[in-house]
Amino acid sequence: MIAGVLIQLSNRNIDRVFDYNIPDSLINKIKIGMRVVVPFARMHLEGFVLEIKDKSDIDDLKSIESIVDEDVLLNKEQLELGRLMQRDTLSTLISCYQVMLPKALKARLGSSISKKYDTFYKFGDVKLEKMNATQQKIIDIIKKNGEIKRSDALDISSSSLNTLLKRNVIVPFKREHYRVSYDDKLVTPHVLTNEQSSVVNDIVNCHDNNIFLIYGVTGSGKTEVYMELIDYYLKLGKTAIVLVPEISLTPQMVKRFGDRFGSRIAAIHSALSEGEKYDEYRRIYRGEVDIVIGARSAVFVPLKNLGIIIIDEEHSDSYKQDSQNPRYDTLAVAKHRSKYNNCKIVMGSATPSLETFARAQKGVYKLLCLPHRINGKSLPLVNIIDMNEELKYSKGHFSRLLLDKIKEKKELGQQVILLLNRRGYSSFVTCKNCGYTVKCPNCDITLTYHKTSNNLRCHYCGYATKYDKKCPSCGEVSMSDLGVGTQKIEEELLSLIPSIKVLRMDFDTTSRKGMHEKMIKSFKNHEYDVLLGTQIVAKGLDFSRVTLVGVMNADTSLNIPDFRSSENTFSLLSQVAGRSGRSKDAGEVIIQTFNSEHYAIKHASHHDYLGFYKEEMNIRRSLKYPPYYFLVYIRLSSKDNKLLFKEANRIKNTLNNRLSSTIVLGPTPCNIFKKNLKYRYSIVLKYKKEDKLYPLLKQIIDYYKSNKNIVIDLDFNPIHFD
DNA sequence: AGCACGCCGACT
DNA sequence: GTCGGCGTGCTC
Repeated sequence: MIAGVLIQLSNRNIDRVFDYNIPDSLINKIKIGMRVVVPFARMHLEGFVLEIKDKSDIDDLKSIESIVDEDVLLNKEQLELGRLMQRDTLSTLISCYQVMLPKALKARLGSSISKKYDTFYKFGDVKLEKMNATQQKIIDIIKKNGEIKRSDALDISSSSLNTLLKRNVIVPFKREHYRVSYDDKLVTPHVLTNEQSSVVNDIVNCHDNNIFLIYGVTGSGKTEVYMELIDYYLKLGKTAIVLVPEISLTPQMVKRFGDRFGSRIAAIHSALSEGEKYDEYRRIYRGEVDIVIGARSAVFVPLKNLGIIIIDEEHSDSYKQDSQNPRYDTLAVAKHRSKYNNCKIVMGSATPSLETFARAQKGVYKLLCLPHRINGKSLPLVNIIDMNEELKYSKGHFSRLLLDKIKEKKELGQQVILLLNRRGYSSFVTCKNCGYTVKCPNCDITLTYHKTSNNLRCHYCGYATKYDKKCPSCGEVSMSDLGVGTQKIEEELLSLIPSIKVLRMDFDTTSRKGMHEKMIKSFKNHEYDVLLGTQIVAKGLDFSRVTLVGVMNADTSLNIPDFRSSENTFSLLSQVAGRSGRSKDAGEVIIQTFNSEHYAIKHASHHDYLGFYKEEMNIRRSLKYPPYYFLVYIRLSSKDNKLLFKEANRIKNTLNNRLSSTIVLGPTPCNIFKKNLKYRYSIVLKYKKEDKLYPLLKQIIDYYKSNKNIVIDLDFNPIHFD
């Protein structure tokens, strides 16, 4: 017999099946989806068995050396899913399979992460008539539970145990010990509101669509709806995946599901060690859990008989893998799994992405709404502060109103969240006097400052203009790059209100394991008056004493050179505003901005998603952006700048000549023009329908695949353009 | 990824 | 005359 093996090397030249003889000793053991070790060139490499057949076109085959795991690692659904991902992303097939597995299972030779075992005892062949009291105690426990754990029997004298062992009354066995544990003391679920239960009913009773969007305001109780839905599908004997953005996958979030479903859940998140992830993965793989909670990659877990996939905070950009191949979209993967399992996909958000909401409006997805907060309170009142005006009164970062309100809340014994919007990089220039930012006349996105050439460039279309310190709008010589850290804000606040207790939370202070958790706890305990942080404070946190949210600078995210900057700003402001007034006291929000008339800020201040959606859709239509057009980001890199520029233009010409309805932009030097000693150019494609596109791109990749001087990276439906 | 094969410059 | 540079190509 012969096995077709896919080698674990992500190289386009060897991303195909290689045939190997199956030695007699393995003939009954080898199955499709297993990991094996094979000789390849002069190496010993791991690979996946993708085919088992009786003949091969190749004459002198080498033989499989060994099996890595006792069982199949990729099941039939995953094997199929990998091929679909390869088709969607044009990545290597092996990278599509590797992304499905935890790191511990991706090692090149064997897995060094060991399993841990507990020792147990069960009845042996012999029954003993006479026993002492201690022995009887052991026997009784085994009678009751079928087994006894060695560590639970520590108070039992080992001589009694040894006697029973020696006479074969009991026999030892080992069982794996998992490093993560769940408590099975379950909490009674909340009674759903009418709104919530009608959403649940609409979903479970819908038979003409499998994909749903729950558009629900912050605090409308989406998580309860998810849990009720999961409960429903679990009772039908099915399983569930809950996807959340990595940033909101906190222990509290996991606890909420654990309180309701106990050890039926497994959670995979970045706070776990590789060993813990490996343990969680094995529990899933063995069918010991019914619910998996995790970030993006949890969409691949080998749960059988899927009933529902939940995608919480659907708008989050963390659902797109864009730093590494395969550059997949979680929703696209979920759709494949939905087809395979005939299961539901439920997305939820207070600020759905335009792509998703547009599809829901068209009826491609079924739209369901949760327009009210479960505490019955209305959404917080939002004040916009025009910082241009405010600069007349203070040179600092705090407006008079914000400062007064912070003092007031402190005196009332209530708490404040301050968001310092520091999204992205600060390589754009703004006028310190009037807030003006230079935009590209062709693309309506902020120009990026390039230090080397001292000019401002659009990295979509290549437009460039000289960097001038004189502001074109107000005439002041005050154009410069902006950048303030949380530390500076903290110092400023302490100098203004010396008695205030500020908890600073950003990537520097939360990077240590468990720190994030500890900080949330101490803020909840009211050890601090103010929680000051970056994006991290905007997501999902639920503090009942918070009645004021202040946004220090709403503009930063507005000025990122990205066509989604308005959408991201609207979403961030809406999410952070939702942190205010979640309990008995009404909340309020203060947004400080240099762009007080900007539609993203105005609509966010009125909690008007639909208003924002309509206005933004018009812009997207006129500028040919998603959801009206699809985008492809092609990044080309090389150590040889001249060669790269030549080849990039060749590719552009090929695309232009061979495609009829696709807009080809570029090649443009990338934002990070030189990275890892390699020069980078990008080409952006915009298209609505173009059947020839995938085959042509595949042809281009194939043409360059053995050229070590030019690297091509493709990103379909890109989020970041760098 | 690794390793061999292959065709052009400075040395025992 | 050879040793070795790394460009190109192959690995079942």
